[in-house]
Amino acid sequence: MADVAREAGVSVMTVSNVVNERLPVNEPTRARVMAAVEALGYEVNLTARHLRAGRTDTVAFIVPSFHDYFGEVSDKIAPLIEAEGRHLVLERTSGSPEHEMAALSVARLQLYDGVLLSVVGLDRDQLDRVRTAKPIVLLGERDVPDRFNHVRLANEEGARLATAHMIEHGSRRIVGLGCTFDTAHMMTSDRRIGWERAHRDAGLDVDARYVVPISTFTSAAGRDALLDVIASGLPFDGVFAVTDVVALGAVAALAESGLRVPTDVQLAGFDNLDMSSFIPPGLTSVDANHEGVAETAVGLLHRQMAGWTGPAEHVVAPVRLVVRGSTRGGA
Amino acid sequence: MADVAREAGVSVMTVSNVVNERLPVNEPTRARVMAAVEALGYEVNLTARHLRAGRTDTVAFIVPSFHDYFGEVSDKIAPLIEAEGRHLVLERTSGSPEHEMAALSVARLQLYDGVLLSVVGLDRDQLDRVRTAKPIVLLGERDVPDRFNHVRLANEEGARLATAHMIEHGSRRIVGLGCTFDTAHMMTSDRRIGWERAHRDAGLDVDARYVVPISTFTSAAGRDALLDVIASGLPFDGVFAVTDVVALGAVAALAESGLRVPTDVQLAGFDNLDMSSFIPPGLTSVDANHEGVAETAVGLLHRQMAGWTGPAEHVVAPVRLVVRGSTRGGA
DNA sequence: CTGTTAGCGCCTTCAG
DNA sequence: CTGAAGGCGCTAACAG
Repeated sequence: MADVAREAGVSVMTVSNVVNERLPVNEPTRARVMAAVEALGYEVNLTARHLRAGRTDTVAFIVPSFHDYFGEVSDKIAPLIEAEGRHLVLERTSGSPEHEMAALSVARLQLYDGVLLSVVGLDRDQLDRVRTAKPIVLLGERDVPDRFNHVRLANEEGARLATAHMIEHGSRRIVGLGCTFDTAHMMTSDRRIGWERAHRDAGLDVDARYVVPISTFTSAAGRDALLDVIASGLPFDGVFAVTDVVALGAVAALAESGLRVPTDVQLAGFDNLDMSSFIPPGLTSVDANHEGVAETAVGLLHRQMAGWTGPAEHVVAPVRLVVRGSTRGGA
Repeated sequence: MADVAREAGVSVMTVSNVVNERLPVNEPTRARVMAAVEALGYEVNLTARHLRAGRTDTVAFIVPSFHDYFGEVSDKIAPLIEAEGRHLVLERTSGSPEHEMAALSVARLQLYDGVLLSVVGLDRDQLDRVRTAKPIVLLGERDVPDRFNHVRLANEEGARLATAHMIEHGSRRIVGLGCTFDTAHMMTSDRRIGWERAHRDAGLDVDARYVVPISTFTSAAGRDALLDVIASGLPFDGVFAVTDVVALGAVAALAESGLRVPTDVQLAGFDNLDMSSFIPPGLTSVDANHEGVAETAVGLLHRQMAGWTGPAEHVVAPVRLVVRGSTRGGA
């Protein structure tokens, strides 16, 4: 900018005023400055501006991975952030507590005006150690301290809906694929509770053998786990998969084993990903309402960035069951 | 940092030296500084450091959307960047030329030590207007100026492989779903050429009616377009879909219409997404080798960031056909 | 080993 | 309308 000022024979402040159209500048001066800007290919240094301003006009969405669910949610969040004139950037934690903690360090938070964090690895105690006034909204199914804004899904209710729907349509032995009880993953625990409650509500026994653990939340792990169940001879006539990605693995396992969906086995998932309506015969799934979650979370973040200092909110986003051909109530 | 210095009764330089473990500091002094750091909860201001250092230790991967293909590639790129001690952030352009151009502005580039950009909207002339010494690697199927490092896929060859494979196994009328000839999307044009070449190589006519346009590269658009073909009565016994996401739409359309895969219609896609192996009966797909593309692109970027000034490279990443149950050569 | 000086590039404030 | 001064927070270079 100093170079431009010299080239145009004015002070840096005049250059700044021209470039940012802040204060009015005489036309001839303005023209000289613009000419110098063009000649030198000058553009503002954002790092310097950020330092000076104490703001970056940037919001970070910090996710475990860029895949599937988070990719879909990110695409909903981006326009909402941009509508307020800020940029959105994504960062990745691999779901590890260390990475998540690092992302919440004072140092990293300073790079952003606000942060949306999908918590997967951190527990309540670790989160309680985070001290910062930076606007933050936590997403995800972990338990979090009261002072953080938090948006989560109605996991238990969703799992209950899906399971009850299959029971209603005749299933009596429903595998809870990946619905393990696990303090590290409240998501699976909550969904398991919903699976259980649907059984109890219907007066059915809860048989722990039908809760099948999976090694990771991938289609491959879902497929392998269900193939093991089939090989074991445990009879079943329904599968509630903890996510749609896992359900896709179940689809593969059932097809390979010659089991028909929904005739022999009903199947339901959770997340209602874009792909789920296209997988024949259409995957019945709990809709996590990405759009609504994105709006709620961004709304809370904007409120904080605008200076709101009231108590944090803890929103449980409602879910609904989308019935498709993989269950017998479907089309 | 000044606060810490005052609290500890030392100069800011000493604080800096302690915090960054740069120069050795006497143990008692060090302890006093650390105590002050803890007491005040001090952490370095990265924006200031970046300004001072002229580096940000951050690389941006700028993508059209966070979905599907780009999400999968991003997850491959992240560890490679982190292995060199830098952070990766993702930004989104929606595929619009304006956003892509803005991302390449001098101002935005200054925020990063290097940039990987998936070009979708910009043409060669627009890219030629970008003047910067910042390390950049372009990804994607557009034509780009020679001076940029560029990694693209062997689109034509991949499409040819997939189409030839279906011809070899008996298909004679293969729909090129989304393989329109379109200057705005070199990807589809190149894949169409491959589709054509497979026909010619086999001595078959190229019938333009079998090139079916789609409105967007989504499953919904793929499904709708193929349903229209079916409704039109145009006979076909194979589908080459321009991407796996589109192929998934074709899967749905075929299933709804009672057409069996691969008995009545063979089907192949492009990208070999994670989901593709799980969609019954397994989607035959051209493997875009995400991992290899990620390694190549990041390798070129690292070379530039390390100061290499030799001529830019234009890499065409090889592809291979992964045969699964949706074609008759499959398992 | 520790402190002082200076400047990265910008913009708010105040003076002319 | 234009310019000069000062500081955002940090660290390289040099001095003590």
